[in-house]
Amino acid sequence: MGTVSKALSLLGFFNHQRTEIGLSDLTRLSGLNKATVFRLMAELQEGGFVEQTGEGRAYRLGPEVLRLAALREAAVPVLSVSRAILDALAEETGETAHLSLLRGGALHTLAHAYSARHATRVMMDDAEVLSFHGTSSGLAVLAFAPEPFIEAVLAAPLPAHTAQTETDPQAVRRALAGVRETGLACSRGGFEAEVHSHGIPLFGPDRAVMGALAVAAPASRMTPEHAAMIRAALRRAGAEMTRRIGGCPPDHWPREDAA
Amino acid sequence: MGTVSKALSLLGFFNHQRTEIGLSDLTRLSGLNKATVFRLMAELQEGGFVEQTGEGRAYRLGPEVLRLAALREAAVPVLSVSRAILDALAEETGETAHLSLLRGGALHTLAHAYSARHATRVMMDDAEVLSFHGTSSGLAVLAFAPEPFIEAVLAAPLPAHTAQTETDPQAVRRALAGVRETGLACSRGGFEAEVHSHGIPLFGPDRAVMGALAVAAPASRMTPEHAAMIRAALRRAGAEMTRRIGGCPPDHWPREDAA
DNA sequence: GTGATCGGTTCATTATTCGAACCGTTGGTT
DNA sequence: AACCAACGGTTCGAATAATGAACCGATCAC
Repeated sequence: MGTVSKALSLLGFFNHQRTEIGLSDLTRLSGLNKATVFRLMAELQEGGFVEQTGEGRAYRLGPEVLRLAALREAAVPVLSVSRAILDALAEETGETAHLSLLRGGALHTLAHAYSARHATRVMMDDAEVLSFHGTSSGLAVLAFAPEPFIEAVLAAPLPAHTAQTETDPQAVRRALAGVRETGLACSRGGFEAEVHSHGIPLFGPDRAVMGALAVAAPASRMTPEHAAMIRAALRRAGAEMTRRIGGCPPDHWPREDAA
Repeated sequence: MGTVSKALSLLGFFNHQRTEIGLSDLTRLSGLNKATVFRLMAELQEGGFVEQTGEGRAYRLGPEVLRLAALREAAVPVLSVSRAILDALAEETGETAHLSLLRGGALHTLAHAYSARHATRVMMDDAEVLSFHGTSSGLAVLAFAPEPFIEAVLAAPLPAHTAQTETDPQAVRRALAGVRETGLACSRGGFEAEVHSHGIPLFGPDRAVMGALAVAAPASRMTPEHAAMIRAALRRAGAEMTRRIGGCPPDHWPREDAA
């Protein structure tokens, strides 16, 4: 592993639960030597990728990442495009809509939108990592991922996030086959209890799956009619989103029964 | 310069004019060896910080920066906080409002908001670099920056962006003294002709200046009454913004003539 | 066909990074 | 007040990883 990769991997330890990390913690988390971590962080700090908080000397992400994100958006406007689509999707379904993208073998949520229609709603955080077997987004992505990737995901132990989580690899495989047929994934309480979510995969210009759009609703609200409405809205939104990012579905995409 | 800094500096060559850069261009821009650039980019690519476009093999910024930006926002919500304030400021003044932050000795615009009131408006891009002597944001920041920093900025040649740009260091110093007294900076066509902008500095928790909020309007619309209204709105928005990011103005801040 | 340029690769040389041990400080315990 | 552990940060010889000139094959203009 090169020096640069080590430095970048340090940035990976930041998440919503851990927005600030001290030198010693970072050393333990990374398994690297303390002096190494210190030097790497010093360089990242110089570049503005991290900064140290006033009181404690803990590190947190720096302002430079905002600049880069703005430029990434200028080059590939996935986020700004998704914002409008997510808002419309949340409005139309009356539920929480969210976008997640595949990054380095993991699925990260990147944006979400709430509907004001109901007092109860599913709450979301950005930059969370989603489970492949326990969420509709995960199943949607996995169903259209390359076989070796599916293999790798299902070979690892599948944690049970709730009592409803399907943890049998064979059962997950059967579910994936269904997703491939319909183009839609569904999860009942597989990640959070009482949350029923529908997901649809998004495809890039190379026709490879790059993420998913999903609608999450309280299970109590999920009637067959509501689910049908959500699925129809999701199909439309997914097609729109894939189109807007210059993407293209694969050959075996079930276009015949689209909305 | 360490390896990590070199890698990070490569990311610095991306901007709005150049969202995609080929290997050879990057080699020329950086002055590094082609093999070195290739290796560094490969590591950045592995980390998801850059990716290669389908057709040409040029590099562009990758999705990982979006994830980091979302986390930075979770830790220090400057952008999301600013969004609401910028929108209100644009609405209230009927002009274009924008936020810029100090990063590595340069002032970068990071967010902006337009008003729908007028057909003519000043257009903005995010992630642009602002001139210190030619913009109201720059003057606002510089006025409250440490003396050595002012020294350094004024020691370098001051480019004339327009015929109206003040390029005499002594004249700029006099302007800064005025800004310190009023807490507000003003620029008439100093960066773009026919643009009249007002800026107010923002302060961090350490009481140091960290950026500026500004309102830019076509010079043709700038009557004394309009300017007074903008200044009042800007003072309110600036105080709110500094407060919301946990900041605090310095001792010599002119609080007496607020609003 | 020729030559220029592109992205990418090789490999011996060398400069940079690594890591155990070591500071000075801080904050909690006795 | 003495102690101790943990913190952020520093040092320096040993070891590893970065470097860059030369080299590919592909593409393209002429």
